[in-house]
Amino acid sequence: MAGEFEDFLKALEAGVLSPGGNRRMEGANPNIWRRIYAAGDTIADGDENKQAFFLISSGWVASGKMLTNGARIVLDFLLPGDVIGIGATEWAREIVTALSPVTIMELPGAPLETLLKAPKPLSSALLKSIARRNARIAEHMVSIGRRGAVERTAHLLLELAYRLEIKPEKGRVRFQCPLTQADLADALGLTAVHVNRVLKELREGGFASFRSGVVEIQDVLRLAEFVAFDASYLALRAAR
Amino acid sequence: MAGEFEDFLKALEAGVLSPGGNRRMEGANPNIWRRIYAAGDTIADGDENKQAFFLISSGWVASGKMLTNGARIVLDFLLPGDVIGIGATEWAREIVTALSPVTIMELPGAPLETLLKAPKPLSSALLKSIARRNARIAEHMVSIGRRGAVERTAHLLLELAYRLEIKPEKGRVRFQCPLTQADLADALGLTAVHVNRVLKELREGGFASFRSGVVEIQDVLRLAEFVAFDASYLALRAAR
DNA sequence: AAAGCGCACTAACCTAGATTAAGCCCTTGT
DNA sequence: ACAAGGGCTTAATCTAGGTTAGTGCGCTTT
Repeated sequence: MAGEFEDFLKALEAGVLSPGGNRRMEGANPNIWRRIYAAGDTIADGDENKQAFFLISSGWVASGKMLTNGARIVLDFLLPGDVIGIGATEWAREIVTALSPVTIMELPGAPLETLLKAPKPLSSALLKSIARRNARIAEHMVSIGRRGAVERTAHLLLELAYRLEIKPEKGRVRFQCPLTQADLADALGLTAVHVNRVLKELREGGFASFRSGVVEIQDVLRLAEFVAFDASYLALRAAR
Repeated sequence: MAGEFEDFLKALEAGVLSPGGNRRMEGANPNIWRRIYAAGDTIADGDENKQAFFLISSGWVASGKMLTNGARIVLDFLLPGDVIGIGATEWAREIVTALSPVTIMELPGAPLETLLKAPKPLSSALLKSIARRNARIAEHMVSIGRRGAVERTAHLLLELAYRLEIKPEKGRVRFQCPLTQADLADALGLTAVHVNRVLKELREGGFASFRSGVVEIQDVLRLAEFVAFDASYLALRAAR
């Protein structure tokens, strides 16, 4: 993610694009602006006319949809370095919310236009990020559609660990995670109650624990094998 | 879709891009080539190095993923005028298969490159198509994650009817549909057996029938209301 | 014409996960 | 200091959908 993020910064600094609006300035380059949100804030909802590309620079974000009956489903979690923009707020009526304190870099304007007008390195980076998001969502669909609750939950924890690039210490991985069990439920297509049960199972089976905001996976490889987790959908392959 | 398709054709005819490879030629313009597949053929699988944008010009196509245990899930159905390319075969390891006899227009090469090099009207059309596909997939996730089997199934039938632009005759809609119950199951995250049960229910409830390749919805509006179907995710909004 | 196969259909039974309904611990606000 | 609310936890019960195990029909193939 880190390298990725740097690419975006360079693309922005070099770029024609200067994000406008009333934002807080940060850093040396006057073209780099950030927007800051608190946990729970809505960053974008489908109705709004505020179209933009969002580049997450710190914090956790969820993109999802609300149903008429009050239920919610989370399509994807966005971590630092990730981008959201095409087909998110506009057509899909997605709702983007901050799960923790978040800073976001915003490229205002219709994403389509941005993409077409942007200098090549930027649009290329944006497209790659979109493609990666698509891959995550495809895998997410597999989870919800065809995996059991335990497998599904473990899969998500593994995905997060990989995306955060946590390096295992003798097989063990630990990271902060601001998600509530309700968030997990909405992402996994389960009930919060059942998520709790599953978490208990994973804990008692010695696979992974999630307590007071910290995820701990005892043995990444064992768990990965157990739930048939294949991280290749997360990585950019060299040849592209 | 029809208008959409014309846009693509115009973009192609005007364009720098001339699809290469050993394809059958059709039509007056020597730059327009088509590839033809029979029902059941694999159009693209993740492993292949044959990257391309695919524009469906006739027939039904499914894009999905195969699991190691042999299960399959269908991410999205592609109908004439639809495009597939970004994040599909490359990262997501999706598998694209023909559900009926299909003709496809192919823009070979890495989709990212294509998009960035293509003349503006073409890349714009491609991006819109991608955004629309994303919106469909988001809605699909809602179905699988939070809707009951009947609601989910009816929702899919309605989506197909809308996308095919079938005009209702006094509320009733009829169209040919090459899907098997197993295809439906893989798209809905259900079992073929259960799909059968659901179809029976819809039939006996007087909502919709699907028999020998023909879908018939008795009263589109009633069914749409019944399952809270909101077609807006399928349409391009004017302001974009 | 028989065999084989893919697809639709059904019934009997079973389990994963939903629902309901508590109780508990913290944090936040008054 | 108390109340209120959000989040976690658990147990008891219920049900939607999965599993298994068929049947029958209409094709291709030989």
